Amino acid sequence: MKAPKIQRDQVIRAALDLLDQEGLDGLTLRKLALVLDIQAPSLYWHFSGKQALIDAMADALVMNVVLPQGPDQAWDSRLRQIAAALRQALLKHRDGARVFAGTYVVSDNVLRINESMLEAFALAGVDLSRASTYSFSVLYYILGFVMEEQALGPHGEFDVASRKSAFEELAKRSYPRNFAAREAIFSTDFDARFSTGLELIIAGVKQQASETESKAAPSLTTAEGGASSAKRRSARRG
Amino acid sequence: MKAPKIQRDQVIRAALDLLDQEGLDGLTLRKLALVLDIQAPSLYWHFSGKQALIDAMADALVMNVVLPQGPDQAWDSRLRQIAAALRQALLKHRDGARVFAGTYVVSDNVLRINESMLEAFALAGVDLSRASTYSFSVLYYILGFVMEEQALGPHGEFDVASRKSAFEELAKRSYPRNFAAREAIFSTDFDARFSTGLELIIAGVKQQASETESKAAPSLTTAEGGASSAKRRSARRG
DNA sequence: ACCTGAACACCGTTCAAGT
DNA sequence: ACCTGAACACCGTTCAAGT
Repeated sequence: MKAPKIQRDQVIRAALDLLDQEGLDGLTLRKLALVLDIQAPSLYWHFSGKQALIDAMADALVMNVVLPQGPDQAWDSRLRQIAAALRQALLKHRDGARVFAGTYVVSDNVLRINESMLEAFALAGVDLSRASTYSFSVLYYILGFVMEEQALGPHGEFDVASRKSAFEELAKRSYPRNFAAREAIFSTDFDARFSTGLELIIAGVKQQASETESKAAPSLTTAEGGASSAKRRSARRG
Repeated sequence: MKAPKIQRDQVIRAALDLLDQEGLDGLTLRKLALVLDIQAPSLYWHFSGKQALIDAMADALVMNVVLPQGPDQAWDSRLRQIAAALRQALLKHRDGARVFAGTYVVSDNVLRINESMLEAFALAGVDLSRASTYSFSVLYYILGFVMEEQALGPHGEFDVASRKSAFEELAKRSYPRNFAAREAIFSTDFDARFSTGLELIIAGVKQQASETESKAAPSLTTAEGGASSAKRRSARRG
């Protein structure tokens, strides 16, 4: 909390560089020490162990995630912005999603992002308890999605072509819907897929909000009504 | 594919037993060999490597997941059944979700489960391409949820109490919504939380289905209309 | 405050060889 | 077809000691 964080940050930066070169499985304290021109045990002065290092890397990954600021942005566009920014941050480093998923860090940056999601849900008219489980759902979605995106990517840990042919052989035999969906399942248009899944969640929030609302004011019937009235009351509350 | 799978299955069973005792991080080929009364290198006759073993374990985990069968069950209740069965299967063994998440297995059982989800979405009136990304979303949700559930559980890898107090200290200072939501965030009523998140997804499907439908038949306006009309055409299609 | 040297107790995997 | 013995090339971590 004091001043001399300069050394510690150097270690984290070097670790993220090494991560890009070697991947998470190749990230080793000995290799990291080599890069830093020190001996491996020296790292234990900076971090209590490898997991603490990885926790710090996870926090650094999401450090620069830009969150919505203005009070006049609708809740759904806020959510889209947060999700996109988080995904991009995870994509920025090889195995980023795996690094982040392995560690349930309670860090400044994690809470900062979560706060912004809770705000968005509040604007949508979702109560706080629901909002907190919703934000977990969004997080799970993003992590799961990007983990798979990175596993299939250029540095991915497995061979897409052989995987696809194994899938097709199995699906063709016994699982007609899987077979029919094979192109969609192996689509590499990740932007489109990410958006489709995110919109599913957003649609769910709208639907839930409209249900809650119609109990309070039963005259509003459509989901559209619920969503736009939530937007209407979006003034401020911080 | 022939007959002598008896030995291979013994290895997998022993591995799952060992997993329960040692956790995924403690699961070692040497320990497994000891339990089986053989030497570690012998395992390489049965599996090409540790990852192949874990893939087989992941498949075994979901082997007995019971899927909806009757033609007269509504799509949403199907989805709830699949999700609950999958969660229970992952919970059955220590670190089950981590085992499953680490491996993007293309196995019989995975496709079987996915086929059932695709069926459910088809009954909801979702086209196949969307359905395939929706089923991934559901999978990500379940995996993320259970991973956290198990990380916080009795064998969990970290201390909940110290985590909570770290959270509270940070949240109290700068993140009012996180602080206000602290009880919900650290709630251990996992059944309720799981259901809340799943219902969010189900609500999203309803909303999306009603939107798609209102393009085709603009007279139906409410989300309820979309959902129930989807149920109406739920005859059969296999 | 920061780092080293040496060691401990492990890993997954390979491979020639046994039966 | 199934297993062993011996070895290789690593790991994370501890700890007394140095500066």
